[in-house]
Amino acid sequence: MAKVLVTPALPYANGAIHLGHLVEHVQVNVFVRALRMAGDEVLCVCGADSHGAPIEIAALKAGKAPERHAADIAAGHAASFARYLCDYDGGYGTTHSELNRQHAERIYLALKAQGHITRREVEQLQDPTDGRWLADRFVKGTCPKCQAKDQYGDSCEVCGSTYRATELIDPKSVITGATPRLAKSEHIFVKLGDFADRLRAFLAHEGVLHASQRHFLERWFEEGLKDWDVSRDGPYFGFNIPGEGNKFFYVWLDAPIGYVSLTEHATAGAWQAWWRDPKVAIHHFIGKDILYFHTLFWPAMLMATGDTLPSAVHVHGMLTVNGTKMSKSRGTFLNADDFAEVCEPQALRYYYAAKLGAEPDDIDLSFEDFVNRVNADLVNNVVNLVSRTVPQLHKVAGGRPAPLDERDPVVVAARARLAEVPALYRALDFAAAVRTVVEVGSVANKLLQDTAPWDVARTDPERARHILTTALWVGKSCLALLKPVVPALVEKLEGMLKVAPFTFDNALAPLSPDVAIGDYVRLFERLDLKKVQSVVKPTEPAPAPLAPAKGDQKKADHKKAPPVEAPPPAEIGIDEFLKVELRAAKVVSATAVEGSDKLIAVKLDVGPLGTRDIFAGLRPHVTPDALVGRTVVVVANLAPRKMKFGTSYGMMLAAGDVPVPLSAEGATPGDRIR
RNA sequence: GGUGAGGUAGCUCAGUUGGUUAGAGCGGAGGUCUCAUAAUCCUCAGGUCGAGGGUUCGAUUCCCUCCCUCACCA
Repeated sequence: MAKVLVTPALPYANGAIHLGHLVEHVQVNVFVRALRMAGDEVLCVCGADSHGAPIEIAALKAGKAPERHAADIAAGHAASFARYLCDYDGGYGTTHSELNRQHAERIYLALKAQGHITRREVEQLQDPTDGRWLADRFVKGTCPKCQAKDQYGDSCEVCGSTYRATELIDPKSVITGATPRLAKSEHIFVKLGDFADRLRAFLAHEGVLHASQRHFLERWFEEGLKDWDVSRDGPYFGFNIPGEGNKFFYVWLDAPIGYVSLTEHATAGAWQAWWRDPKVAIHHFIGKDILYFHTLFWPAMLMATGDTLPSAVHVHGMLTVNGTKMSKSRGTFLNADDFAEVCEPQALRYYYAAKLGAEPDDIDLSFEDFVNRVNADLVNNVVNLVSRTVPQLHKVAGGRPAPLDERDPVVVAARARLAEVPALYRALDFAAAVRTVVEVGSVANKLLQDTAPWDVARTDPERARHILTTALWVGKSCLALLKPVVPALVEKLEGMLKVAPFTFDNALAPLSPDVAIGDYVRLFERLDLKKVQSVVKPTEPAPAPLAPAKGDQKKADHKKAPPVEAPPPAEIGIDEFLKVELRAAKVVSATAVEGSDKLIAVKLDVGPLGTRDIFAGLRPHVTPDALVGRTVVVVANLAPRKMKFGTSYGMMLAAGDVPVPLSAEGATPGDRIR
C-alpha cells in the first residue's frame, strides 16, 4: 500500500475560484480518489496562499485588515471547491498561520546556517508618502514606447513592450497617486546557484518532470541560476524575517511551505511522517506558469532542511473557453460558482477528466463539445445502460440478477479492457480511462440492441434475465471505474444496487443473485446547451476586430461559426457611438508588407492630426498602388496594436467579404465623420 | 526577440517502434428497434495526417527549412 501526499498549487487569496483553477483541482481530486480506490494511503492538502502586496492592497481598498480579507476570500474558495466535490484533508487552510510561520523560519534558518543566504542593495521605487516599496504592478504611468497612458510598471498592454518601472513617463503609485521616488534598500537573497547541480540531478530523475518541461528548464541551468530575492521591506503582509527588523518573507517563499504546514495541520502534528519518510511519494500539481517555483526554489528549500523532495511535479496546461483565453470584457472569465448555477458540477469534472491526458497540453472548454460529450458519452451511453436494464430486471426477475456468465465474450472482453483503467488513472491519463469506459459501455448497448431482451422475455424470461444481468454488470462496472470522476453519481448507483462502496478491487465483481436490486432512480440529467451558454454575459459589446492580423484571418477561415452564438451587439447610445473617432484620411503611401501575404503598410495623412502608420489586411483583394491618393475612413482613436511587423496606430474601415476600403472622397483629410 | 510544446476529417481527439484501403466519438444525411433520460443500433465522411525539401524500396510517422498556434522569459 503506497503512501502518497498530493497537493494542488495554493490558490491566491485575491479572487474567486474560476474554471481555470478547477482544471487543476479536479485533476488532483480525481487522482486522489482513484488512488484511494486502489487502496493507497493518501493525504491531500490545500489552502489559500494568503500573503503579499496584492492582497494587502486589495484589503486596503476594501477597508479591511489583510488577514480578514484573505480569510474571507479563502472561505469563498473552500465553498467553491466543495461544490465541485474537491475536498482537502484538514479542511481548506491558509498560509497565514502560526504553523506556516514556524516552518518558514525553520527553512530560512537552515538556508542561512548553511551559508546559502546573501544580501545586497536593490534599487526600487518607493512611495514617498508612506514609505511603501512599490512592485512594478503598483506603479502606473505612460508607456515610454507608445505613449499609451495608464500602463503598469513592467509592460505595456497596448504595444506589448517591456521596460523598467523607472522608465515610465509620469509614474504614479496606484495606491496613493503620489509620484514614487527611486530609493535603495538591502534585500536578502537565496544563492540558488549553490543548488544547481543537485537540482539538475533531481529533475533528471525519471518521472519527476515530464520530458517537455525538463527541456524547458535546461536553458535556465545553462544560463546559470541567479540569486533569488526573498525579502520585502515593510509594510508588507507576510511573515517577519527572524532577526531582520522590518523585513518580510516574499510571498513566494512561504507559499509552498504551506504544503508542509497544511500537512501538519491535517495530521495533528505528524508532518514528519509525510515529509521525512522517503517511502512517501509527494505529488505536486501545478500550472505551467509556476514551474520555476516548484522545480527550483522549492526543491532547494527542501534540500536545505533534508525534507523529502517531490516524487513528481505534474504540470497541466492552461484553460481556454470556446477557443479563447478567459477574458473579463468578453464575459468569458467564468468563475466556478457562476458555472455551477448553469450546470451540475460533476459534468465539468467529467469533461475535464475526458480531456486531461498525461501530456501537459492546454485544454479548451468548448460549450458545444462539453454538452455533447456529457450527454452522448456519459448519459446516453453508460448511465443509459443502467436505465435500460434495472426496470426490466425487476419485471422479469423481481430485481434479482442472474449469476454472471463469465464465458460470455462480452464479459470477457469488458473485463480485459476495464482492468487497464486503474493504471490509467495512476498514470494521469484520465482521457484514456474515460475513453476505455465509454467504449466498453457501447458494447453493452449493442448487446442489448442485438439480443432484445424485451422480446426474449416473452418466451424465455430466464434468458432475458441473463442478458440484462450482463448489460447491467457492464454498466455498473463502467460507472464504478468512473467513481473518481463522478463520485456522487456513482454513490447513487451503489445505493440503488445495494452494493458496498466501489473500490478498484470490487469494481468488476458480479452482482449477487441473492440480493434484489432497488428501484430505479435517475442518476444524472442531460445538459442543455442554451442553459450552459447563458453563463456568458458580455458586459460590453465585443470589441471590433482590429486590423486583421494574419493569424486572426486564418482562424476566421477555419472556424465555421463561433462556438458560442455571438449575442447580437447591444444597442448603444449616441454618446457611446461618438467615442469612436472616425476621420477622413488621405493615403500618402501604401506598400506591401514583406513576409505577410495579407498586410499593407499604409501611411495616412490625417490633416491636423498629422500622419499615421497603420496596417491594413487588404492585400488579397487590393493592390497597394490602388490605395495611394484615395481618401478613406480611419478609426483615429483606436488603441495602438502591436503586430508582428510593427505597430498599427488605427484602423482603416472596409466593407464586404472582399474588403473594399470605405471611401470618404471629397472630404478633407482630418475631417471628423459623424 | 529567446526558449519550449504543438499543428491528423466541420468539432474534440486517438494512432503510426516507417509499410497493405489513416481511426473513434460528436455534428450532418439516411434507415432501425422501442427496454431506456427523443435514448439504442446500422449505413454514409474519401481528410494533400500545417507547407516544402531530404533520407529510404516505401514517411503522416526519421532529418532539415519554413509557416502558423499556444505558453514561459525569474
